[in-house]
Amino acid sequence: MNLVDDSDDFDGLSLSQRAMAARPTPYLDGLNAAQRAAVETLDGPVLMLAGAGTGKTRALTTRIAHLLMQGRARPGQILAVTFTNKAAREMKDRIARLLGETVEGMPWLGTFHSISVKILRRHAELIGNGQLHLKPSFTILDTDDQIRLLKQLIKAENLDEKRWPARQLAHLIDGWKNRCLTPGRLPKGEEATFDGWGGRLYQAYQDRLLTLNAVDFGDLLMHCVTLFQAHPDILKGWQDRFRYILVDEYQDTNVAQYMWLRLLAQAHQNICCVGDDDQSIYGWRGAEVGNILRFEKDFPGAQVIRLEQNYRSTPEILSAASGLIAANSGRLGKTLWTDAEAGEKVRLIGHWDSEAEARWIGEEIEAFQGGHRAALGPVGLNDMAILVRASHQMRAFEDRFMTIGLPYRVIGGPRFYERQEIRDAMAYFRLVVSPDDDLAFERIVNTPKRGLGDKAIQTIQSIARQNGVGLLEGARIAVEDKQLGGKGLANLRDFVNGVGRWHVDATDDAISHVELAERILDESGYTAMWQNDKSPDAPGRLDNLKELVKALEDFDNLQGFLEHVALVMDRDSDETGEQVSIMTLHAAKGLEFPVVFLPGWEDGLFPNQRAMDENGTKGLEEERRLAYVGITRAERLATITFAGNRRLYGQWQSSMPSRFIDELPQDQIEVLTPPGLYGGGYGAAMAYAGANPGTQMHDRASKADVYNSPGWKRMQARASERKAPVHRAPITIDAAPAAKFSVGDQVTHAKFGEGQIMGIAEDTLTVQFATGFKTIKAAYVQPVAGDDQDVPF
DNA sequence: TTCCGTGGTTTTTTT
DNA sequence: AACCACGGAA
Repeated sequence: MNLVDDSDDFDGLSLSQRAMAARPTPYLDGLNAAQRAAVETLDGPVLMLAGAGTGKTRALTTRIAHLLMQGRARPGQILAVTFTNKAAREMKDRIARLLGETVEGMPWLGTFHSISVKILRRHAELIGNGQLHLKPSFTILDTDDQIRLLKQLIKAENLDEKRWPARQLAHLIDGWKNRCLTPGRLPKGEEATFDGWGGRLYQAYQDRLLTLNAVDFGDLLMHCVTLFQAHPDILKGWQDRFRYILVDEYQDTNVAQYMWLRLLAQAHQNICCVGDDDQSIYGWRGAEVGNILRFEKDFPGAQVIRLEQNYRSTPEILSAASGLIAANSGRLGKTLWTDAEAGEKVRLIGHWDSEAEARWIGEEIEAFQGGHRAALGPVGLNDMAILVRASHQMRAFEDRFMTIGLPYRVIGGPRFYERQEIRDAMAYFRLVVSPDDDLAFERIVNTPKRGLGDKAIQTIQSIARQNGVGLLEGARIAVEDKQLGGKGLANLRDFVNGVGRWHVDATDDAISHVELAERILDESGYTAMWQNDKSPDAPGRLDNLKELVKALEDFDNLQGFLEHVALVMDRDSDETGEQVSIMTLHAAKGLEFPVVFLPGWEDGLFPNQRAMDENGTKGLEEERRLAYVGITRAERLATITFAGNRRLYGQWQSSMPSRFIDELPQDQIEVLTPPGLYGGGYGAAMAYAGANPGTQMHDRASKADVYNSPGWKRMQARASERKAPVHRAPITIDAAPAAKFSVGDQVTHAKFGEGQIMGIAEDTLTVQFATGFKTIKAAYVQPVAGDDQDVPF
C-alpha cells in the first residue's frame, strides 16, 4: 500500500492541499494497532469489523481526517453515510474537533436518505413513468400520509378495509422498495399478494405519488438506484465525485442501500464499511445481515480489520454479553477483550409483576443516585438508563417515576413531529408553500371544523378532477361557482382566500417566515381551536405549537424547514438537568451508560413472540443480538429483570423468564432476591432461572422447575389474590388446566379453530386465532399434538 | 355535519 | 386499556 501516491489521484487539488500531505499526524496518536490500520488503509475495499465499544466512531472519523490531511480528497469528494441523523451529527462534530474549526463542513456526510434526496433533486425529471415525471421540488411523504393515500386506493378498489388494512399494504410496499423492486420488477409470486391486488395497488400508488409530485421514504433509495441503472453517464458523474466512500453500521443496510453503495463504489472500490454482525437488529425493516457477511465476496481483495479491544465495559459485562451471543450461528466471529479492572457481576432479579419491577428499579435508581454504592463511584441520573424491548413497557416506569418524582426522559417516544397538532400545523405550511399539495389540503380543510364534511370534499374533488387541477384550486372554483351549501361555502371562501394570502406573504420578504407561521395558525383559527378545547392535553398542544414556531427560527424559510422535518424526524431534546433515560433497545444502539437496567426479560416479550413466529430461528437470533446490544450498553453495571405477570391488552397475564436468561454464563451473574417475599422459595426460583448455563434453550425442564417452585407459585398466588379478588380463590382447581399450557403453544378451539397462546392468566388464556385475539377459558381449548406437553404437573 | 356511544382490534422494533 | 371506525341521534 503506498500512502505517498504520485499518480493523478492528485489532480484537482491545489498546491496548498498537496502540501497538507506533509503535515504531521498527531490525530493518530493514541489509536491502537487495529484502529490505526483501519485509519491508514486508504486504498481499496476495507471492512472494519468493530465490536461494541471498540472505538469505531473514532476510527471512522479519524480516517476521514486522515483522508483530508493527506490530501487524498477534498471534503466534497468524500461520501460518508450513516443511518441516523444523530450519528451523522456526531461524526461531523468529531471531525471538526480533530481538524480544528478551520475545515469547511462535509457536504456529503449524512444519512442514506438525506444524501439520496440531494442526488434526486438534481435529476428529478428523469424519474417518471413515461407520462409523468418528478419535479425537483418534490415533497417527501411520511408514514401517515402514505397510509392515508393507500387507504384511498384500497377504498377505490372496493376492498374490505378490515380484511385488507392499509398498514399491511404499506408494509408490503416498503418491503418491495427495500429490495428495490419497482412495480414492473415484482416477482411473479408476489404480485398476487393482498388478495390479488398487491401489484396493481403498488402501481397505482406509484402513479399517484407522481401526480402528487411526491416520494415516500423507500422511494428515495429506490429512485436513486433506478436512476443510476438507467443513466450510466449520471452514475459516472457521481462515481467520479465520490473518491472515497465510508459506511457506518453496514450490518443494517438493506438490498436497496447495498445496490446504491455498490453502484457508487464500482469504479474505484475505495469503500470502507464499518459494522458488527452481532449488532444487526433491523432485519424486520429489510436489513440484510448477509450484506456484511458477504463483503469479502462482493469486494474482492477486501481487507478485513477487526476492532476487538473494548474500552467501554467491565470484564463481567463483556463476558456475559459474549456468552449470550455465542448461542447464535453464522457469525463472523470476534473476540472482545478488555484490560479494564474487574467490576460487579451482572445482576438478575425477578419480580411478581411489572409494577413491582418498576418500583424496584425506581428504588435502585434513587439509591445509586445517593451514591450508596462505593464500587460504582458517583452516579447521576444522566448516567442511568432503562432499556425496554417494546415501548409499551415504558408506561409502568413513567407512572412509577411520576409518582415518586424521579426525573426521567423518554428517548424516541412519541415523536414531536408525529403529534397531531404539529402535523396539522405543518400541513398548513405545506399547503401555503405548495398549493398543489392535495394531501395537506385534505388534512386541514376541515380542521378546525368548517362545516365541510364528506359531501363537500367529494364535490371539491370532482370539480378538481374535471378541471385537472389540485384540490385547493378546485375549492376556489367551487367557491366562485357557489357549488356548495351556505355555511360551508362562506368558510371555504375564507379558507381559500387565506391560503392565497399567505402564499403571497411567503414569497414576500416583508414578513419573516416565523411571523408568517404565527399568522397562519392564528388566522386559520387553528390556535383558537385548541384554546377553546377543554380537554386536559390542549394546553400541552398549544405549547407544542409554540415550540414549533420557535423551531422555525433556525431556518431561512418555510421550505427549508419542511425539508428538514421530512428527513430529520428527531428533535434535539433540549431538556437539561439530571434525568434517567428510558428508551427501547433499538433506540439505545450506539449509546452507552454507566448503569443500565434491562427489564422485561420474559419469553414472549423478549424474545418477542411475533419475531419468532414470523422469522423462526432467524427471528430468535435477531432478538438475541438485541439482548447483546442491551447488555453491551452498560459500562459499569447491568441489571436484568423479569416479571411474572404483566398486562397484555388490558388483561393480566403471566409469563416465564426469558430463555436468554438461561444462556447467560452463570459465573458472571449475581442472582438477587426481591424484597417483600419471605423465605428462600422465591430466591430459589430466581436461582433456577439463572443456574442453568448449559441447558439448551428449548429445554423446558428448567423452566418447569421455576414454574413449579414454591416461590413462583406463591408469586402467582399473590398476583391472583390481588387481581382477581372476590369470586375466585387464589389457587383453585380450575386453575389447573391453564398450567399445562405455555405462551407460544398452539391450541385448537371448537369454534375459532387453531390459534396460538399469547398470554396466560390463571385459567384464562389470551389466544390469537386467525380471526383475531380472544380471551378464553383454558378448559375450552385443546393443545395441538406435537407440542411438548410433557411438563410434569 | 357533528357528536357520541358501541364494538372490534391491537402492541415490536423505525430511517 | 386505548384507539379506531362506524352508525345513529341532535
